[in-house]
Amino acid sequence: MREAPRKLKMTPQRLAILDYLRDNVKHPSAETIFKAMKDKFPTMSFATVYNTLSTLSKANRLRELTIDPEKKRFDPDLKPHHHLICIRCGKIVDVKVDYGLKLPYAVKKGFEIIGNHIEFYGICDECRSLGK
Amino acid sequence: MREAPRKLKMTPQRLAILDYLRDNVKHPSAETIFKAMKDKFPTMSFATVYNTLSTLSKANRLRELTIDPEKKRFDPDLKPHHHLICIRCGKIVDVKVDYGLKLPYAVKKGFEIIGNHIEFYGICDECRSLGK
DNA sequence: TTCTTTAATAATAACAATTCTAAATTAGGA
DNA sequence: TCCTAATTTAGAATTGTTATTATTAAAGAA
Repeated sequence: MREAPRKLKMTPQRLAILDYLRDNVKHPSAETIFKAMKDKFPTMSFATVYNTLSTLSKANRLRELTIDPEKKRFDPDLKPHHHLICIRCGKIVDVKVDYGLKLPYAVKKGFEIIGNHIEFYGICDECRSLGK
Repeated sequence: MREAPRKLKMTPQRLAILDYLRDNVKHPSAETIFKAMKDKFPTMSFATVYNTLSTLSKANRLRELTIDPEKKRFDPDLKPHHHLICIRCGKIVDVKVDYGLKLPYAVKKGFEIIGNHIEFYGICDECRSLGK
């Protein structure tokens, strides 16, 4: 209803970002993506990365995660799933379980429910062994 | 393990913020809290609000929510619960249901799990009637 | 292939949320 | 009451993100 996912103009920059994201399970931030692009596209600007990510998100080609308090993370996996995040280092792991969550009527009344996302939080191996 | 919740020095500013937060179910942002303080404490600085919120959070007197992509939200309710957020206006509603979520061993292996939080998202009454 | 149009890029400025710094003040214990 | 470490304040600094604008280039038309 908001906007029809019109066909995207395919530029080398977009292809590179799409390619970088394909099968990427690291949930990178915009900065991580920007740095990864630096090799092949030394001239690519930060604005392009943000523009592209925003465009791809609106076109439903990726999902923005609000799980990291510091910054947005980007996930190319469109199948509904959840995440486990290390509160120390920010590492994010996929949780591909369908919990079939239902909201009590009293809560959802008035709302048009669109989806849900579970954030599990914990401390990963490395962070524990590296002493905190 | 991180830090013992040592006793807090009680200042008028902290008491005011604690008082404002008590039984507050609006999940206010730092700015909202700052504005609310302006009446009684015209001299209170933004830094104090942030300092106080950070201190209270570390002392387990409130919880920081990472549910709003724009900014942090603060919740004085320490009992584990979840949230439903309107993706249009940012309104947040409590979801006090215990879903008893379990992680498959393959996922949680290596992690020390601390907790979880479910974010339901949707569009609220007002936002729908106000045409999107 | 070349032209045309419209959208995307790059560079930079602008912003918003948050954190940091340093000096002045104050709560709470001795 | 005095002392000291912690807190407040004001403002500067940082970080992540968005906006602006001139330039460039993709994709369809001719």
